[in-house]
Amino acid sequence: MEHNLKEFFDKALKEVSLDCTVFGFHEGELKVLLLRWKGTDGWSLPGGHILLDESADDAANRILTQRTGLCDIYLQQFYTFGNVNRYVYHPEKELLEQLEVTFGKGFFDGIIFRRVVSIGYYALVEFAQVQPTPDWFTDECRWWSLADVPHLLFDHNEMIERALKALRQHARNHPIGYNLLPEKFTMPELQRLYETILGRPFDRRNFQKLLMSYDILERLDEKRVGAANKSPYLYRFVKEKYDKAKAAGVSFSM
Amino acid sequence: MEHNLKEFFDKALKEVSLDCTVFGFHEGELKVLLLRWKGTDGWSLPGGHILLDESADDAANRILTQRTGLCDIYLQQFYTFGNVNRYVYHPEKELLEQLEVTFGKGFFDGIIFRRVVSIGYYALVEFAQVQPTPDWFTDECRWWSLADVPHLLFDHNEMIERALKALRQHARNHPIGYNLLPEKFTMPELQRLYETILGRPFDRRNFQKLLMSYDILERLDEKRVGAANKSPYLYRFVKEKYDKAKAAGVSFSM
DNA sequence: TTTCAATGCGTAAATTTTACACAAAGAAAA
DNA sequence: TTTTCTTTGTGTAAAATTTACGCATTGAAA
Repeated sequence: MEHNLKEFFDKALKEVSLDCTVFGFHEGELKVLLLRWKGTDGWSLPGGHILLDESADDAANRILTQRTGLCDIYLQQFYTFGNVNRYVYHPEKELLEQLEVTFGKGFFDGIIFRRVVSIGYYALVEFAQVQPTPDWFTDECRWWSLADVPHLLFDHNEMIERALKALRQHARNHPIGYNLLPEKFTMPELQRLYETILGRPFDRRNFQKLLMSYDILERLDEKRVGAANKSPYLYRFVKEKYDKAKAAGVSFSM
Repeated sequence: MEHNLKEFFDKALKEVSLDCTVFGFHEGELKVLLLRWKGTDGWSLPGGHILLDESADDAANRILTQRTGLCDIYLQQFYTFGNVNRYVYHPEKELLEQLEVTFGKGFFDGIIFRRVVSIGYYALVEFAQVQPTPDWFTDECRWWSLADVPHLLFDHNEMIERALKALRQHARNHPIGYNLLPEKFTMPELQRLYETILGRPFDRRNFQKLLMSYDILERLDEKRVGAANKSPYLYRFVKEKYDKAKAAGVSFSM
């Protein structure tokens, strides 16, 4: 195993890594995908290194395909973390000891815990489509509600904070939802997504008016049935119009 | 010289570099600082490598202090360029030959023309305060009007494009001018800065109303004299209020 | 059959943004 | 000295956008 790792590193950039904040939306909450390091209770973001013949964007896609089972993931680079001690930092001494028990003392000093600059990406995925899959360092990969995210390894809490900020900034100037919602959804569901990301409530009549004014949604002749209330219409994004609006930019003026 | 370079590289990250688009404002135009490589007519952005005990931000500051003579420069990281061939690419074969004549054949293969990821920063500086200073690779450092920027080495034209986009985005959501204008300036001068950055004209009455509504400007009892017209008032930014507005964000709604 | 929570739909008020004109200053030209 | 020319300082009305808000209907659950 360690041998494989060394082989991999010979084909990869050593001083640069990347980490991804994968956002999903489920039951009215934003979730992020986290990995638990083998034999420890230390969690971190999915990430990895860039191969020598691979662009940073390709590497992020490759890594997330392995973690989620999806391909062509919506990815956005948002910040590069270049502090000196960002990778050396770890909150609890005991955790380092746990890691040393699992991976061997000194193992990380040469390979993981060196000075590394990390490129931060965030990804938007359809929650239900993801198959969370641990990597070689970890034995658990699962969703966490943004509100419940524990103290993470390295500077990964800061990464999530910045990723969320970048996502919010994006949501204020572009349509959002195509990558986070299933194909068909109701207007209240879309509204709840916006409310969750931007962190405040909207008037549902004004919300509907604004979203429809973007001319990116198509109302279907179907309704969502089963709930104890009036059945809401289903909508779907018209991809071409959505892409055009995203490229041109819209201002979410609420 | 080559010896010094190797010594430097032993104390620096080799697979990561950074490049800075330094914006200045002069005679109603945006300018960028460019360097001409020794013995060639190839131009590039100022940049360099990060020392092992130095953060990326510190490195950008150190490098720009050397190029401009300024300290505490306003710097904003905007994108990290991670394509495979970004550093190998060069537009003209003859230029590579020129470089090989000056620096020796094969010299760059091992040190400069390797796979490098580059962190992009833009800087905003007061044009008149800058002392353009070449570095070891270059024998000329000077301002270029944005419109006249030639075909640059590597992917540096793309970097300037992205930097400008990032600056525009910033200008739409934050006050701007403190770092680009001299201490005292007239309202028309400030307006011309906004028009130059955002690339379109504004009504001067509405512009003044909007900028004054930010409550970041103080009108002085002085006027700019000498021009063949009515003497305009001088203004200056009230630093504390400017900083507060920048942190909170304002929307430039014109 | 009744209840209850959520949906669908439209208008009026408030706020923000845009459009626009004329008198005064000051150097340059006559 | 006078005239010319360019640029500045200032306010209001119209248009557009954003916000606030109520009632009838649906459909499962009580």
